[in-house]
Amino acid sequence: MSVPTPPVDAGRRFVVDRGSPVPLYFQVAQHLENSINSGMIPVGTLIQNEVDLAASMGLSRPTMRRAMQHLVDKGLVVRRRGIGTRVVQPKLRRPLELSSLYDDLASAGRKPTTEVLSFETVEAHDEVTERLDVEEGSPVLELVRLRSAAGEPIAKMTNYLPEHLATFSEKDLAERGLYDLIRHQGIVLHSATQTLGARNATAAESRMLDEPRGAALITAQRVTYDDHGSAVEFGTHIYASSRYTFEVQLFT
Amino acid sequence: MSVPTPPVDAGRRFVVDRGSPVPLYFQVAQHLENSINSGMIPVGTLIQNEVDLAASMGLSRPTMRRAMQHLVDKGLVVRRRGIGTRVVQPKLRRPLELSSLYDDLASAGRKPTTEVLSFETVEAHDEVTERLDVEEGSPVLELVRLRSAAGEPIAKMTNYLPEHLATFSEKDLAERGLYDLIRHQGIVLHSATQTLGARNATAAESRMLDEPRGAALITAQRVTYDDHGSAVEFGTHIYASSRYTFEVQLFT
DNA sequence: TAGTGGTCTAGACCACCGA
DNA sequence: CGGTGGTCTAGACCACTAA
Repeated sequence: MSVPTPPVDAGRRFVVDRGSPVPLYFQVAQHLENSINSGMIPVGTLIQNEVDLAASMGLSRPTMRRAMQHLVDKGLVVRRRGIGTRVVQPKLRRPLELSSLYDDLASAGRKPTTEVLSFETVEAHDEVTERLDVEEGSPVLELVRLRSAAGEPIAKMTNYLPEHLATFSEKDLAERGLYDLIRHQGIVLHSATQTLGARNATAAESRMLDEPRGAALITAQRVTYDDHGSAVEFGTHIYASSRYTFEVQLFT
Repeated sequence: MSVPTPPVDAGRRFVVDRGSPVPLYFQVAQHLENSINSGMIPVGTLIQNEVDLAASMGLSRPTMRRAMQHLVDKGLVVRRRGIGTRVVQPKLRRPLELSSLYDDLASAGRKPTTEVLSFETVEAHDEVTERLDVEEGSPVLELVRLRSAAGEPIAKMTNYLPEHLATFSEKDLAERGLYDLIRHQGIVLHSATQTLGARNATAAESRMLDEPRGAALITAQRVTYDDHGSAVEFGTHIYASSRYTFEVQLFT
């Protein structure tokens, strides 16, 4: 249970860099986030009130509020009128981010490998047409990959991209995540909608994913959008449920 | 593809209620959201610039900006410096909300029914202890429910709550969603972490959910937190994958 | 009553975009 | 170049909480 703790001075010796192109509120938010993650501001403590904190950093209150709101959105702190700002249990952290399976595995220290099973331009039909919002029959890049970690197969992934985004090679794809390759074209990813379900594996899928016959697979269909609202990628994937689960964070 | 469209006057004849306890920025955001959803502001159009819009409603620019940011967070519009604010394709909308299966089904017009299979106080052990952050052996309410829609079984849900939250009856539970009952105790739900996976149904589960033997089920484990950061509920659920999928929205 | 965060205002300067 | 959104300031008043 949360024990009342005296407020901590979270702004000690921190000075913003006014010459930096990084917004002040973001510099502050990042500083506080580091302080929390490193344990310098322990979980459960009250953070110094925003007015004093702003003053101690030589910032206006609105700027400090914006930094605080950033931490609230990330689930690092909760604020209550009349009470203060408290660092919350790490359990409800886990930011919701648009990351790729490749990055997830890499950051978890499990060595992801990718086998590119197919890399070709096809004509868009049916669901691909609809999801990517392209003309029927227009060329799209079809990718099929088998993603493994620590030598064990995790997922078979099928992706479709509008052809104008196909500026990378099969070799690039084997070495890096798809999102990485898309982002390096100057495209700013904005959001994605994903539908998760389950079904039984076919015989071929069982073999490919090294699962028993008829094993339960997780299915995922994802459409990713850039910051213009255009679809940049549609994928339909299957995951070996014995070796992978999805973590999702929901907010009110 | 998005066709350039002249900016629309989104604030015509709208006046905020300054006597209302509802914040002005929220009134404005809601008004704009309604205008977009009703089609009064068509998808793809540019919205009048924020300075003029603020003036036309008699508000300051920061207040208008806050309303706009609300719409950005909801994925309704995208803003670009030097360009303007554009209503995006409805595909990438679908807000991410902390809703219950009951509410989801009800709002989709499918009549949800609940059969309470178990409603009793038990001692907390193992995973329940850990997830709810309560003492080993302390009393918790254990609920087992079978949720159906349109006469077909959808999910078997097992939930655990700290006993002090058990202020409702078995009858209440059969008629309303669990979140509803929790919220009506004055508890403000804040966030939840959910882990989604899949596994094959046991014989008993197949019968209960009216699925074939060994059918693939979606599994979900969810911990819900209030705005103090305390866990209020832990649930472990199975869903008939032939009749249910999860939609998830991800942001950068 | 004193202290907290929540809301709102009226300005200012800047970076970026399209014509 | 003019127009857009992005950032920042220095105040103000309010609602809520605790003691």
